[in-house]
Amino acid sequence: MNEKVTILQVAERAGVSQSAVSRFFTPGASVSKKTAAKVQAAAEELGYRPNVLARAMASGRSRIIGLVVAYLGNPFYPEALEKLSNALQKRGYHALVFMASRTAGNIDTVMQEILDHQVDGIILASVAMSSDISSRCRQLGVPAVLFNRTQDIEGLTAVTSDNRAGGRAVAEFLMAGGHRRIAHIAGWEGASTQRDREAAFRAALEAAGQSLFARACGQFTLEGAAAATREIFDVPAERRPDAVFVANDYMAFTVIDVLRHDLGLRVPEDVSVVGYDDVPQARLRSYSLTTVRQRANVMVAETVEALLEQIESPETAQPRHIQIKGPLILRGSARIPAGWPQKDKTDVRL
Amino acid sequence: MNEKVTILQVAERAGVSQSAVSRFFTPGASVSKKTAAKVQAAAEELGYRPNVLARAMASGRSRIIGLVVAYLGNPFYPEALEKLSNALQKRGYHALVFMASRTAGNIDTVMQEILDHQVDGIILASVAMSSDISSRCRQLGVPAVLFNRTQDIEGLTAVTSDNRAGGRAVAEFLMAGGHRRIAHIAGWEGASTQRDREAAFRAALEAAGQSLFARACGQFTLEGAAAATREIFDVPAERRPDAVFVANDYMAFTVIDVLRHDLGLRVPEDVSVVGYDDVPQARLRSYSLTTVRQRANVMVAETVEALLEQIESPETAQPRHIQIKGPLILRGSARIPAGWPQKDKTDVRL
DNA sequence: ATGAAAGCGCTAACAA
DNA sequence: TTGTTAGCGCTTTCAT
Repeated sequence: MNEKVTILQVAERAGVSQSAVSRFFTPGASVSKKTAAKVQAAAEELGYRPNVLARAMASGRSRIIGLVVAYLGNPFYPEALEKLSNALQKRGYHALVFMASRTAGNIDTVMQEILDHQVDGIILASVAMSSDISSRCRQLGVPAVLFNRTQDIEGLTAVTSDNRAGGRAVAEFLMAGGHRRIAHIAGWEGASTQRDREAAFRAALEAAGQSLFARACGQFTLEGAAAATREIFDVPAERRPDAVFVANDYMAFTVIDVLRHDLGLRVPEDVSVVGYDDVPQARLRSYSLTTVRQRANVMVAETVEALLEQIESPETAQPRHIQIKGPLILRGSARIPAGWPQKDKTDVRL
Repeated sequence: MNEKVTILQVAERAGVSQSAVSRFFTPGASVSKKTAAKVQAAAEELGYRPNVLARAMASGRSRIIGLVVAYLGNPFYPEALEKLSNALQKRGYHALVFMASRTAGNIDTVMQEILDHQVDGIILASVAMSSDISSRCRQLGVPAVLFNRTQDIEGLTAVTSDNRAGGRAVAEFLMAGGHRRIAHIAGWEGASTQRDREAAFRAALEAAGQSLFARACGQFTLEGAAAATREIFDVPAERRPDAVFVANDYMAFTVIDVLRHDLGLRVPEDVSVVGYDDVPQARLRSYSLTTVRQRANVMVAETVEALLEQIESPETAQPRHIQIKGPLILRGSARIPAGWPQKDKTDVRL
């Protein structure tokens, strides 16, 4: 039971060279059956395991991906994080997590730390990146991809849902339901997802001769959402919206609560509420939230795909913006227009 | 803008030795002001940053903590993960995340991978560990601490809430509220948290001359919780419980939904429901869940403290089981006994 | 306080 | 297919 077994000890015991052992542990190597057997035996007897760090140093590839996440309060992100981590593990990579929350210094500091770790790639979940850090990545040859954010920076791949299509779909659905006083509770102005959803939402409204009836900003927080709801809805009935599109599900739950419990309004009879994300909790019967699904599985798969492509064949990989379309999931929080296509059968009740 | 600047180039440019540069970048080092200035200038001009990997190799300390998490669906874990990661970052460490979900192979495989990464320590969140892997950690000198799980393995520090006190408090609260048919919806039988909560809960019931009126297992999943609820409550009124203690909040939400929407029961008028964890969503007005708070902040702080103590002073550190007491948070899902101490003032409404 | 030199454990030419 | 030989970029004695 040695404390640490090195490749050298295995080589010695197996009666072969150090390189032979190294080759044995390298997937696409060339070792004779005989050598392989000897090495395997020796390694097992000694309980040898290759040192990942040393391997990374020597090869220049750490098989570690820096994963920056801003905030795990919104249930969409834990879900994404779990899937992301799983997908990476399946490809032989691991996620080194960096929280970019306000407490942990700004994003540039965090990025510097990540780069110090010699990661093979970076995934930025819901985080925007400065253009000089971006160029620092390029010059160091570290690929980065944005998850659920876009940015007009040269050479950055981004994966999002089709936010414009989503925003438009919500507008059309709400208008088809006969709503004529449609409001929007936005998230944080700086978020590209937010911007795109709202832009398309308003455009669709205007294309139909309507316009946004009211608007407030919820900051993607529960407190913010509650305040925004009161701001918009705590007014005389004749100035009250009959529908609201909330920038994400996380806020939408609180919006519904305030509507029902503080303002005494019925959802969807008095107000239709539509969210965005389709987080697992949207199915909860007390909310039964109508929402646009962000297909986390697909988004994650594309993110990992794009990143590994850049890592493994940097020449051919092209930066692009991948947009994943997702359906509007009809549940009980918004009035369903007569004759509207039926609800998704896969949406099991609990 | 070189692709990679090494310590050697800095040394050369500064006109000092490699070691001088190394010392400059080592917190508690001894460098003269003059040398420091030269090194700093050279480093800045070259855009030099120490290579964390190389440093880890040479020093034998990676400043990386392996963090194993099983499942991020239950909102308690994202919260804990965020805080854990932040706390580590603050101390100069980072979390390398390993998902131990069913898809990712068993825990032993995962542990082996972690160990391969030369981590300085390991945190197992909600995961049990085999005793031979545990001993492998010891022999490699890698400290590990269990978060929200205990295990009777020599030398393992564990941090949990005071599950026994919590279980007892719920029983006493429910009995004081006049409930005489108290049920329990358990999680997964293998979880130590579950076991402790239930044991103390039953003991308190029995100490007062009652006994568990009904019991079912929800497996810590939403589907399981729904099924368990129907099993216990979808019976003639005279055999129906008047209160239920659910093993965690995550399941409790679904329990309430099934009670209300499928079985037409009122909460808390017909059935009182109490959860465990006090996840952020417990405040949501549609549930307003009475629950035992697990003080994630404190648990995290203790976990990190215990782990770093083991890392930084292995001699003096003693394995122990740290139990964090948490209050019962009174909200609306359970009948409050007359004269019961007032509700926590810090529990702001949304 | 500083520099020289010996590794840390492994990979990757290169030669055989 | 195998072994030899340089490193990878840094820390850390040990002299000076």
